[in-house]
Parts: sequence; C-alpha cells; structure tokens
Amino acid sequence: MGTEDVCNAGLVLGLNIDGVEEKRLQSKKYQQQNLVCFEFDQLSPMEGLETCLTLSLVPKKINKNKAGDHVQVVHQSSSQSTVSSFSNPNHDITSSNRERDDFEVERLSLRVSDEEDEGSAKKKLRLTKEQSALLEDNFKEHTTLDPKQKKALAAQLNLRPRQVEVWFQNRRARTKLKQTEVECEYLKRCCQALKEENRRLQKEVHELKALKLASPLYMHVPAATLTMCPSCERIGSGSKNPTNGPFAVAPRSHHLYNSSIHHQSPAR
DNA sequence: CGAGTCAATTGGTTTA
DNA sequence: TAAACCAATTGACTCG
Repeated sequence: MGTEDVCNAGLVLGLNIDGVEEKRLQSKKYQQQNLVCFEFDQLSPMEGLETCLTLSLVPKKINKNKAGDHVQVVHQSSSQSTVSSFSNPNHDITSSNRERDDFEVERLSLRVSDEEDEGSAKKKLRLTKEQSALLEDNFKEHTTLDPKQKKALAAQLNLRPRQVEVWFQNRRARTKLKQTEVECEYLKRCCQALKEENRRLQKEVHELKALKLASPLYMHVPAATLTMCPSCERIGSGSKNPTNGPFAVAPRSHHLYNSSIHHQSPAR
C-alpha cells in the first residue's frame, strides 16, 4: 500500500464521517458515544488504517419492542434483593425455550400477590459490587461462557443463568462500542491530518505554478538539479525518514529552489 | 428534570 | 433445529 493509496482511503473514510455518517453521529446515542476519551498513542498509524478500512458504523436493522408482556418478581434475601424477570411463555416460543429452565425454577417459588401484581412497577436489578467484580473477572478471562461456566457462575452469584448470559452480552456490546468509539476518533484524526496535508500540497502546487510563471529560467533547469532548501528536509529525505508517516505534519514553510539561482550572496 | 447507565427484552442471524 | 449470539431498543434508576 503506497502513500497515495493510504491517503485515498483516508480521504474517502473521512468524507464518510463528514457526510453520510454525520447524521447518525448527530443522533443522541452517537453523540454520547463520542464523549469517550481516546488514547491516540495506542494505535500506530498503520494499525489505525487497518481499522479504518474494516470499520462499519451502519446499523443493520430497526425494530420495535412490544411492551408490557413480562412478569417481575422481587426476591428478598438476607443480604440483598434481586429482581427476576421472565417473558410470558405464550408470547415468544424461542425465548421461552431459551428460558424454560429459568422459568421452571422461577415458577416454583413464584408468589405474586394481587397488590404486587397490579401495583408493582418494573423494578430494575442492580448488581452488587461483588457481583460486578466477579463477572468482570470472568469476562477478562473469557468474553463468552459455555453452559457449565454460566451455571456455575450463576450459582456463585446467586443469579439466574440467563442473567449471567445477559450480562455477558451487554458487556460484549459495551466493549465493542468503546472500540468503535476509539476507531471513530482515530478516523477523525486521520481525516484531519489528511485535510491538512491536502491543504499544504495545494499550497505547494500554487507556489510552484507561481514560480514557473515568474521565472522562465526555471523551465530550462533540469529537474534533477531542483532540490529543496537545506532547511526543508521533507522532499529531499522524506522517504528515508522513519518518522515521516503518511500523516506526518510537514514543515510549515519550505520551497523549491535551484541552488544555482537561489541563496546567492546579495553582495555578488 | 434531562441525560446517562445498565439490566432486560425482542427479533433476526449464525453455528454446531 | 435449538442454542447462542448480536443489534437495537426499552424502561427503571441515578445523578447533577
């Protein structure tokens, strides 16, 4: 992949961010996503470009939820309270199959009084610090769980296997979201650097055209004898300089000159 | 009270 | 084909 390819890819992706994706990024959800701090140094430019090319921000679908089709039961234990919820088995066959074990267990201890039934708003479970910590520890070891691990962890946490499964799903989603934010931020920076580079090159082209018009002698000088001003190292040694990546910021002012006609002592 | 967080739900897709 | 997964979303809850 040459520098030009790199730049083209970066520019196209940059335009996507500025254009089509802009609307999505403006939505509430994506605005909040963009607040996450980005550690730029974690990615090398080339790694960043790899991610540039594989990053997808396009939503796959839009669906709607049906509301009010679940039952909530609050269990009080000695040290903590947990909220269990399950779908109406008549509502979603697939879901009920998935949760049948949970439901069977739940059903045995389910006692919903009339007051609870009609008056209870949906209570939200908050995992305790200990539960969260243990889940995090397990997540660090493996981001997915096999059924045995899930059951064991659920028993250890005094949660239902489904709750552990949901926690891992949400945790994976958060991880992915954060990764996307990082990549998005990196793309923005790439885009910014490319714009800057583009501006600089345009300016350089402008200067060269002006020089060509102003000095007819320029036309008779072999190209090979044209070189950079000694203070401007970029063109002369840019490709050899390992620090000059595709997004390196070039020296602010430099110009082409012919040593035979430039930098002559005013005394002569 | 609005914004953010997160457990939970839903429905579609993938996989064994 | 069931189970696991994922994306999108909901809604309870918290916080400034």
